[in-house]
Amino acid sequence: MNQILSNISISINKELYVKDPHTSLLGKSILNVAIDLIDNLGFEQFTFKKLANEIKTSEASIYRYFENKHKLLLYLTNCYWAGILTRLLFETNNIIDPSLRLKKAIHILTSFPDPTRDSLFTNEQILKRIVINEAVKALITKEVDQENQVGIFSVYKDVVNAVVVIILDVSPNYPYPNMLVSSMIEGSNQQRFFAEHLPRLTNSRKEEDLVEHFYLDLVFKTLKND
Amino acid sequence: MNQILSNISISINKELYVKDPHTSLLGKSILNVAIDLIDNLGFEQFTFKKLANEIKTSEASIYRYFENKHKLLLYLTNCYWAGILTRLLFETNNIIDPSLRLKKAIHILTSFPDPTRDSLFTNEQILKRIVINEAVKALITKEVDQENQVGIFSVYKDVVNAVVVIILDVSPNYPYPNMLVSSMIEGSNQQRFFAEHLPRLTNSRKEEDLVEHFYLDLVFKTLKND
DNA sequence: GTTTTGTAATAGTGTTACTATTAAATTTGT
DNA sequence: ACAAATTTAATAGTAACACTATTACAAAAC
Repeated sequence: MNQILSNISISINKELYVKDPHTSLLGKSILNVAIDLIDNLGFEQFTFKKLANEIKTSEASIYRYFENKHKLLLYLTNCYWAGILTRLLFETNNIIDPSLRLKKAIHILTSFPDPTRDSLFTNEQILKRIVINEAVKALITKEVDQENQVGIFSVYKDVVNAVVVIILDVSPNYPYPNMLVSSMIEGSNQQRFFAEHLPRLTNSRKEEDLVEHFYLDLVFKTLKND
Repeated sequence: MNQILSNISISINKELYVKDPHTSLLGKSILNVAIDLIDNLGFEQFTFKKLANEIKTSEASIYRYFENKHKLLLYLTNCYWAGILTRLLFETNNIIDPSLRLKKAIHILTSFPDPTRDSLFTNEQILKRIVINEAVKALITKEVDQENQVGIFSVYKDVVNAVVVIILDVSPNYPYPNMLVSSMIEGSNQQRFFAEHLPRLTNSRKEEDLVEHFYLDLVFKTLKND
């Protein structure tokens, strides 16, 4: 319960919190309960008051840790991307063939974490659901420039860059590696949302998840003819 | 000013408004001023109070036309997709070669409307900006299922479907046409957001827009080997 | 053992989304 | 043409929300 991200070395940007939630028990339960609450209620319905009630503390105490609920969501998504970056570096590290390395990267980015297997970090599946259902709202905002300037999205950009490097290993002359990677990351999450709610917009289904197949096919066909 | 969407035949879902804003002067200025205000302030900072002040009316009067600001945003994006669907049907209608038809469809969906040319409908460029910067927030919500059930997204789905049909004309055996189209539509908007705010996530630039090139390359390479 | 620092609660403020009610204007039926 | 029906829009609110100022209390440091 209170060991979220215990085994991840990538540090989280200090602009994201007022007080580091990992330094106290209250901070850790704020994170854990916030994850469940955002997952259940959705970000719009989620409030600091509800969160405070749930963990039997006050709204003001939560504001000691996070400036506002937007920053809390950014903190959680940062945890997720830090976990993914770690997995990406670990699991592609010892693969020599660039194509196989890319295949592995596509798997890590586009598949839904297997519930039967151990996750690299706690709450990976709930965090993935939050990234699918809520994270865009924390990214596509009017405040993006200020937040970007203080480095809030650097972990996310590192994830993209790590895969861009692999793509350029496979196809050094492909002109749009960054677009291919970022559209794959965002697209795979969105396709999974569509599969659940707007099935006519996708060919993937909850029962038959085709997201990874789609992107494997797409990426390798795109890079082959280059 | 008060002729938004004057020449579009596709009707807008009645669930989106309380009273049809096209039936009164106030309704029309609500639409026109709302477009500018959302574009300038962003959807989060946009309120009915600010809108009411701007057009010298009351908040309550706006609630006569729209249930809430979420529905108003959905109404505006629906206008945009109705316009795009019309353009799509008109401009691909008389092209016989399926590949050229697809090329035209990709252009309509992924390019930014040329300011020097006439737009098919009023406010096309501002609406496009709103779709890029705000529309995801109206789509990725907890209310999506209820809203989908009453047909609010049917115009958008029709746009996707129109292009799916073209893709299947080009490559009848391609297994993921819906995914390819919806990821292209959403992705092209997102890439343009990245180009402006998070350039490391894309290869496109504000000065050198590569979004259409990227998707032309991507789609045709993907369909060629099928 | 006193000072310093950290923790969290009380009690608030201003804003927002949204509603109930009513007056005035417009349209309709005859 | 004129009363009835309907539409339009303003006043005046409420409840919930995001967020803050202040202070009491506890733990740690010196």
